[in-house]
Amino acid sequence: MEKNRDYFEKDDPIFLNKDLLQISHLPDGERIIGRDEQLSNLANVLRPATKGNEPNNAFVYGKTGTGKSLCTKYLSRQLIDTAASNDVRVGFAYIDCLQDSTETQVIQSIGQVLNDSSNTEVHFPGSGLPTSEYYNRLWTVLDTLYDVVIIILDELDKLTDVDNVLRLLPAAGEAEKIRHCKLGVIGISNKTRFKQSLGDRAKSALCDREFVFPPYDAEELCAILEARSDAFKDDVLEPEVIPFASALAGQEYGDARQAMDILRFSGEIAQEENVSEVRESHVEKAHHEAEKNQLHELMQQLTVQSHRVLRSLVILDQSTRSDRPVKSTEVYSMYIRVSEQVGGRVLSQRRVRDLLSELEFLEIVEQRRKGAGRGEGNYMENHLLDNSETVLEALNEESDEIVSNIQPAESLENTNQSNLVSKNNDSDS
DNA sequence: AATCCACTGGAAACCTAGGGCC
DNA sequence: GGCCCTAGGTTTCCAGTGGATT
Repeated sequence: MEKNRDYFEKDDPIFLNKDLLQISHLPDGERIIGRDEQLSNLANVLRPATKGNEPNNAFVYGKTGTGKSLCTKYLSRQLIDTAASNDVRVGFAYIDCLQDSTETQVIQSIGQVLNDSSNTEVHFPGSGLPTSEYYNRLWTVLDTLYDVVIIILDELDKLTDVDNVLRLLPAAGEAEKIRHCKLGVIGISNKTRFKQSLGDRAKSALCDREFVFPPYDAEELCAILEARSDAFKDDVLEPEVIPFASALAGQEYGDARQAMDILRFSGEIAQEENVSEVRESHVEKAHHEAEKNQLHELMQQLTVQSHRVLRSLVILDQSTRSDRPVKSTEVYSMYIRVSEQVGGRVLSQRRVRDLLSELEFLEIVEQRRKGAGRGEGNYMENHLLDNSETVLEALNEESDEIVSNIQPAESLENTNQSNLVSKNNDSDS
């Protein structure tokens, strides 16, 4: 590690090892703070695997930045080592369902991660096979190479065929799909209400052991940042910086990721200002930067068309003086104008409705269905959960489409006109 | 409490890209 | 190379719905 020191950072007056402030950085055991209870609970679930016995399944939930992924990954690595000393071959597949969002993709990814084609003579093509064939190949790999396998499905709520996956995977042993290998599944989600949408069998497979990761309080956030403060050079951090950053992150969700972002950005801002201490004023600026960064990361998952829909909503939001929510039909007619300006495909109204409810799921937009009264039908209200300026900034960073100055054509009080616009477009298409 | 209608969201049909198999 | 299959994204279709007004 020492050899890899980046020589370009030699003159850096602020950071010693910035990597410590990356969320992906997996710290040593003593640096996981405030999660002793969760760690030992999870360890109990996995313990049978160290002796080659069947581990339990579990369901983990908690908001973003509460250490869910960190703890499960950390334990899985430890498990592999412990088991290896008992001559038990443990495999561990961490799947982010954000990237692999369908049943086939998930099974294929698990296969690719665990497979060693030189020993199994099995391979996992990116597509072209029926789903059942992916399963069959996976069973072969498991039985050939492993005694126990732990599968971690992160962001489980993003998976479209959750019920199927959770029905087939944990039951593989019972159904005699695999004869030798034992299988444990850990599902991770940040949506509490997600559990209710699961089918009965999936629920019973996973949810009899469930663990909640509560948000960190400001004190714990403080300790977390302290533990990583050697990312900075000595005496760079003014004493009030870490408590202040923790307080800012704590007052929202208790999100450790955000706390670390704030601290890292604080250092970067100090760097840009060419000063050699990080001060409270830097933290304040960094806070805004961190919020934007989180939105920005959310938006990276979205398609170009989703960006356009969101942009349409932002334009409408900014042009209304009050907090008046925006109807889906208004969003659609704005979307059409945005699309006309930037060119490319124009999606149907139905599809745009789906994209809007996707934005709701990601907690970028809030939706509420309303009735307009006798003979007036009903409609969906949309409004942005974050400040529209911040969303726009993040949107502009993410997409290179330039949209200039669209004002809503109809006067804001006269919503009938917007209905007319959408009607015309309906009959066009 | 009954009414009314534009909008909603579920379901099915359709389209395209990508890959396996012979 | 040609045929066949599937996944994933989109459109088309339509029964159901919300709630102010009658």
